[in-house]
Amino acid sequence: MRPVVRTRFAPSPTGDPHVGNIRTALFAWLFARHNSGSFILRIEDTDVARRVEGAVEALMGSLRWLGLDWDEGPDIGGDYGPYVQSERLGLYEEAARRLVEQGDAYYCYCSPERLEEIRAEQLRRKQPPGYDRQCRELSEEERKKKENEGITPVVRFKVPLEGQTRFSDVVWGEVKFENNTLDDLVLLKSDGYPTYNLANIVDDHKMEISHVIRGEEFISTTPHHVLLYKALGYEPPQFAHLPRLTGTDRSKLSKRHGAVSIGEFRKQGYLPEAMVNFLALLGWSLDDKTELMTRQELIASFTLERVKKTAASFNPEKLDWMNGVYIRSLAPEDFLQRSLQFLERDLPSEVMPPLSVDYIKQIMPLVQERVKTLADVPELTRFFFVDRLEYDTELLITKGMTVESTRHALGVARQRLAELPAFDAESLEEMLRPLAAEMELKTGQLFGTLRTAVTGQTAAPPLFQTMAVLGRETCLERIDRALDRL
RNA sequence: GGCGCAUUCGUCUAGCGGUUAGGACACCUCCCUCUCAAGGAGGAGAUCACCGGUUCGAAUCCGGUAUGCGCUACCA
Repeated sequence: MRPVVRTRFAPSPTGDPHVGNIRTALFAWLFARHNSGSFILRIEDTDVARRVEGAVEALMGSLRWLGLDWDEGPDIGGDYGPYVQSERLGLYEEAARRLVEQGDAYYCYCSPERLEEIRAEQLRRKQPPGYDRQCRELSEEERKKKENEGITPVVRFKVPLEGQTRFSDVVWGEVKFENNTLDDLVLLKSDGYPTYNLANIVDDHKMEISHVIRGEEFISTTPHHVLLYKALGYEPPQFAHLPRLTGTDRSKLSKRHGAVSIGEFRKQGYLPEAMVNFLALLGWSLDDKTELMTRQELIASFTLERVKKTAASFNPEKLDWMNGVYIRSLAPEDFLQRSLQFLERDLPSEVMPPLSVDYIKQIMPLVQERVKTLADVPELTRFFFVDRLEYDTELLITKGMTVESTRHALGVARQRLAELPAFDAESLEEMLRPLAAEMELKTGQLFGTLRTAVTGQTAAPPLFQTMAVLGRETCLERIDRALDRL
């Protein structure tokens, strides 16, 4: 029987979740789902100073938006709760105390100032920075003395001075570290909170996490973790470190690369299913050609073995393309529903909500295949809603035309449009095409002029459909205004 | 400074001893066409960072060099 797979996403609530973290969550989720295991959400709020109000909600909101559901977590509980570290402080204290009693950890009374000094000195002398282990072998008297001075100590891990620590990483293979390069890490801070290094071990053990899937930046602290598991008598989980995310310039993904938090992508009109698909391909691939995959396909094919070590770089252009693919594949009603909030948000304030859904329903099919993001929708459909069009009059005069010929063409067209029995796309086309021929104009010339008059733009959805949706009254009125301009 | 990792078309990538080095985005051309898209068909674009070695045979294995990046907190 296959061992039970339990993965976790353990973010610290420090703000709007970064795509890199969400990518990690996605991989952990995919792995759990692929193996019919459990996906656990745990909040690592042990850094009191960096805690941000509302961050947990933002986190859960983002995960929900992407459809990454969790089986156990702070909001729904589970058999291994609580799922918030600040509610588990006793557990860490107990572990720290045990380690001290066993001789695997010790109290350290060094001030942050002293630590800063020795670090600066080490750096100056081009030596590896790290704690100098001054408190490692303190006698009972010395300890008492420090206690009496009123210093609250931290608990440090007593790392073995020699030997090697090795572990097997699903992505990185066999990893080996010399113990003498390892620092005596702080386990319990002076405020009584554990550091990540202690808390994640205690919790991953107690929550029976089978696979620790996290970012590459943790690989250098993993030997400490392995040592801690051993010292505490725990069986270490499987480790899988994910390649880091970079911009296309190979540097750390940051603001200057564009959106970095998942909330921003949402605001910019990216679809959750496109984000999931795109994020899944950051450091993982199925084969040499498959790129478009549904959530189910991703779950079915995701394995850690196909995660690569090379940093994955975030290519926004490709995301745009993929998002466009997903938008085009949406059912028309779905596209409309999703676009609504963007229309309400971005349409000029003079366009008063509530918007007429009936009207929008006619417009949406005209732009669905023309947008890359939902945020493009208001932009492309603006002319359907506003009263007054603003454009450069020159645009009315198409190639090979003059002011006179344009006036004439618009004038005749206006009259025919006014008389047209039915104002639908088909009738419009049947009337306008011959009209162009009749006036000895190329279709592009006549239609171009009409397009500008009616939309204020040279690039717009197909003319006849656009006019049909706008309606006869609006079209005639806009043509009149165009004539006024000439 | 130490430790670790990486280096394949402009970009993202597949590749895990024998391939005409495959795909995608972007780009270009043509088709479709009332504009813009979308779609279709093509095209250009990679001496696989460099230098050695192993091998009948290396993008693939080994060593070195260079470059880039990550970690090196009482942050996670």
